[in-house]
Amino acid sequence: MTDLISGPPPSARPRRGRPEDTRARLVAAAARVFNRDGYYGTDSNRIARAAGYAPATFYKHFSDKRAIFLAAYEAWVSAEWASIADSLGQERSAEETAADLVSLSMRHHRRWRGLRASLRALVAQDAVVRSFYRAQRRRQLAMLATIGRSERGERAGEEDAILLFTMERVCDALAEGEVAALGLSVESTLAQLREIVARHIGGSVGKPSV
Amino acid sequence: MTDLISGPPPSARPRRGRPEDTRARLVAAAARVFNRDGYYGTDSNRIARAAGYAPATFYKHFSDKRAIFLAAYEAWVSAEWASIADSLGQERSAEETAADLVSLSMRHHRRWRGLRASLRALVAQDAVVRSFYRAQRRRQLAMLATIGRSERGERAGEEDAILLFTMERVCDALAEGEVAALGLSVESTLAQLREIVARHIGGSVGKPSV
Amino acid sequence: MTDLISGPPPSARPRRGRPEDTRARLVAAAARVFNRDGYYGTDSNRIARAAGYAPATFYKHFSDKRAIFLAAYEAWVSAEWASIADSLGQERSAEETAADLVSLSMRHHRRWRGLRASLRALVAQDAVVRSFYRAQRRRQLAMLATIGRSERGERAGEEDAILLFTMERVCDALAEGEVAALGLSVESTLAQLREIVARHIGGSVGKPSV
Amino acid sequence: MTDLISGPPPSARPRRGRPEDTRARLVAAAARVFNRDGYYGTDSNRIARAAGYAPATFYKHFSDKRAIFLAAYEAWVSAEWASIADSLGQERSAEETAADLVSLSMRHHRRWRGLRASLRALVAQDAVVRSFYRAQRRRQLAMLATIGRSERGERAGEEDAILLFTMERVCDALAEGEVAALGLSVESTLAQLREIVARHIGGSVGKPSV
DNA sequence: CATGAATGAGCCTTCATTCAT
DNA sequence: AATGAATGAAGGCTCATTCAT
Repeated sequence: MTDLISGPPPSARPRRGRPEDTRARLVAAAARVFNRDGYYGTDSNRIARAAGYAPATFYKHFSDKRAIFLAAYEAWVSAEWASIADSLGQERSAEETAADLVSLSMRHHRRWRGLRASLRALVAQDAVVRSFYRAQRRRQLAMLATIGRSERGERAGEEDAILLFTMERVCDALAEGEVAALGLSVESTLAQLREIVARHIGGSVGKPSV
Repeated sequence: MTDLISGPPPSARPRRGRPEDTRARLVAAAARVFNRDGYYGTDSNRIARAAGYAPATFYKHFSDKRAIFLAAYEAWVSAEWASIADSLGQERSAEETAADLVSLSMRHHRRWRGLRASLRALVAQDAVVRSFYRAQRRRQLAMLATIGRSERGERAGEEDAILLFTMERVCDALAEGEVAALGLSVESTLAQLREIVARHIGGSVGKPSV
Repeated sequence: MTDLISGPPPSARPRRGRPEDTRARLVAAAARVFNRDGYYGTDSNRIARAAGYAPATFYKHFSDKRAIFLAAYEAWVSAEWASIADSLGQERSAEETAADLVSLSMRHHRRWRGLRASLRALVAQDAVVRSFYRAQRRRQLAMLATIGRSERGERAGEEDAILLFTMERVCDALAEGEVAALGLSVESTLAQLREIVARHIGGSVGKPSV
Repeated sequence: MTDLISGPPPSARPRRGRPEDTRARLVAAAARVFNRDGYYGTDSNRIARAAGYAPATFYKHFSDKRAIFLAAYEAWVSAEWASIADSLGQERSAEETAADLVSLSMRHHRRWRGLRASLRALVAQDAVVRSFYRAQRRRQLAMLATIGRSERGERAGEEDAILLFTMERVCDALAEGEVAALGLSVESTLAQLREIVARHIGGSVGKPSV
């Protein structure tokens, strides 16, 4: 799934390819176009053309624009998780882990900031997108619970969630250029974010994790 | 401006009123409708009708849908700031101030969650909305700099911004029901948010806040 | 209503007319176009253009193609009834009445044969059209019950219905050229139809009607 | 042909069968689908799939949707005629023959009412369908001329045609539920129809039939 | 013979916007 | 100032039909 969305654009398609390939090409094109023009800034015809197909081909694979949006979102989340899980698999200090998490997060937020913005708006307006989104969030939170501190207090879930929200929003602000536009230092903001994450997963400050 | 947007709906309008009144009525209706149906879920005709006017009247007062959206956004931000400034004017402990800030913020986020979601998407996609939004953010940050700690370190701006982002995102999650949907305690999350804010405005690290 | 559908095409419309006029023009155009090209042979855009309007104007007056079809059908039935009621108002022999009924019926069938054909197909396929159609039929049958013989037997309703169906189908066949295509005499067929109708409304053959 | 359309659905087709079988399976499926969903309510892909084939197979056997419609119509008419010819072969009274004709006719109209409705609309709109239809009608009329009375007057052709139209339309009304919807008795209507037919084929009124 | 992925053309519908009153 | 009928342009989606396998 990872390569479908972040990999290089599939080369000249055959006149008649395998359905999975066509679907993957459509999802990749949709992710690209949604990310650039926003959900309401494109239409299914344009997505199909961007993938190298005629309008009708779109509807052989997706019931409507929302369906392909969710497919693109899922591909993107899967890609992010895969790289995060990969990173967390190694034995390292809390500081190193934190730096890695922030770095990975930033990469994804930079790459998919347009898609993220559309997602947030759709989550607020569309019940189907909302429930899809929340299912992903629950999984994300469950994953976060497995890393870091051994002793997890009563409020650990809420703490994790707040950390997740903080990372998400700050990465958004950095990725969208909001921090820079406010006249603030991107590097310093990143440093603080790393500290917050390290403190969270490492238990008390300064104490080496693991 | 505050009352126009949060106050009671203006009573039966005169057949031919003052331009400012018409404009205010349109903005109030737009805020209501955008908040409920989203930016892309309404059209200018509906906004005009919701305000009690004919479609063409809309264009006598606003160049397009985006313009009235920005006006609605401004009215909403102004209302929030007014109440925050009001609250901060009093001499109180960091804890009390924090509790108040969180409470005020939650009220606004609950009330305007639909508008907020549309705003975020537009900021990402539309350069004009983006620059308008950033101007507001700068003012917000400037205001935050005036409260709390006397000694402000080198990284104070970045710290303030991170706090702002955290509050914003967590309040969104609470207002949109995301926290509850994750199976987490709303009250506990709010409590932690208050602590974070209190710690921030309460002075330098290490000084006991409680 | 009569003139709306059979009258001369309304002259050059004003840039901004009264809604009833616009609606009437659309219905008249729809009747014309449906009659010529069939229900599935046209679209709402074409109807609007035929009436001298842009596509969007259509939807200000009708929810969809079916709605304007029913409006056209109603106008047509109303016109037919009006002329029939008119004709039946006079004191005449059964033969004269029959001749008049057949003549009026033929005029309408000739004029609206395309519309009629579409109607029959829609009645079979579409529940809404069907119930609309049946309501019209009930009224037609009720009207037929008021004319002719004073003594109406037990099976009078069924007899009336069969007469109605016969007239309808034979007039269709004549109007569509089916009779001529079969190598049969139109005049002779009409004569027989008149006899059947006269016999029906006059009681026994030869007996002078009321 | 008869069994292909009214018989049981052909069993699991071979991967590569004889052209006639494929054609027959397609026609049978088309008759079924047109009858249920109407001519404009289906598409050639659906017909092919309903017969167990891929879309392209359809076009190997029929030039277009109209061609298969005509084939289905022909199969249906052939089936009806075969059973009618069968029935007329026996020596019986006019009453018995009439009862049988009405009963056979009703069976076919009940079974194929959807197909009939589509046919009527197409006849009105499409010249090719029209001429095909008229050829069938001529043969039907010729057949009718062979039964019943020995002395056929000058107007016999027109009388036959009117009878045919009456039967057709009344059977339609009964089959489509129109008679019942008008609050009339189906049985009484059928009885009258039988009388009309008997009187027609029995010679002059009052004279005992053969 | 049969396939089924792919398609261009076009229908139905909506929306931001205008203009004569 | 306010109107509201009217609109061009475009989006979402479907269908009869084809072509490389």
